[in-house]
Amino acid sequence: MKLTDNEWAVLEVLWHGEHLALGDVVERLTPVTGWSRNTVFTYLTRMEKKGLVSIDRTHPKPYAPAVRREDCAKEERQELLSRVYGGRTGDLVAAFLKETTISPEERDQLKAMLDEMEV
Amino acid sequence: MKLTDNEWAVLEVLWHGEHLALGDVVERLTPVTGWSRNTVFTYLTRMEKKGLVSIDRTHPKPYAPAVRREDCAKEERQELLSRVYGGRTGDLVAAFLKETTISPEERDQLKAMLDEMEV
DNA sequence: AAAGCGCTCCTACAAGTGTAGTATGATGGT
DNA sequence: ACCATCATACTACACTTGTAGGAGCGCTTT
Repeated sequence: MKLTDNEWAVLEVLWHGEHLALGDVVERLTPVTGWSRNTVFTYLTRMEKKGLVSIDRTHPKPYAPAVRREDCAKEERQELLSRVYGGRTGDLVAAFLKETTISPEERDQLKAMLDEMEV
Repeated sequence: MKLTDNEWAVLEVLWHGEHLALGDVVERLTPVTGWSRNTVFTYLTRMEKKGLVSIDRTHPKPYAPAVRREDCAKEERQELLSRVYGGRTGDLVAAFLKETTISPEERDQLKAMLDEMEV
């Protein structure tokens, strides 16, 4: 299940709270996207059909995510890893490290992780 | 410039050789995609319009990539990093490391990279 | 009860993507 | 010189995505 940018934006809002009413979603989404209420609604219903959003029509606040953020994140990672790096995690991680500065604490954490992998 | 899976497949072929004739592209692409020759052609011309492919119509082997693989890879990385991890490289790298096993050599290389960042 | 407001549903439409057919021109082998 | 094949161009069509308008329904507020 591959998400578009806009679908991420919608889910990002849903992942944040419990159940939401349409108004809540609109309120949190339009500052980011500038969409009309109806556009938000269309996204929600289309995404329900795709199994990304759950709409409980008996609930006063019917809207909730139907997928977990971590699962989506994982797919995005896999996608990048296999498409661009042919599964070579080392190369990928190296590329990320090369283009960023990370804090010393993070660096130590990562080093700790690498040490733990050492078996 | 965001690429679809299919556009990646096309570029992957073009990145591999120098200039290619249509037949060459078809030959290398259909085992992967199963497309008809015309579909390949349509992709190439559409991608030319988008600036992804260069077609030199005077050349006997007119087809070449118009973007560099590393640039595309970088965009994919940025996309993932900002969309999913809000720019926190440490988290992203940690997630990748957690779900893969890498060889001891790679691990050492990564540790070396981290050490070099230590200033 | 009427007016207004938010919610839901249905509909629409343009742009982009996936996939290919047809027609026409160029080329190479015999 | 001719037929087969390749290359190019143009066209088509369904599906998805981005973006919204309008209609009807129920609740609330006066």
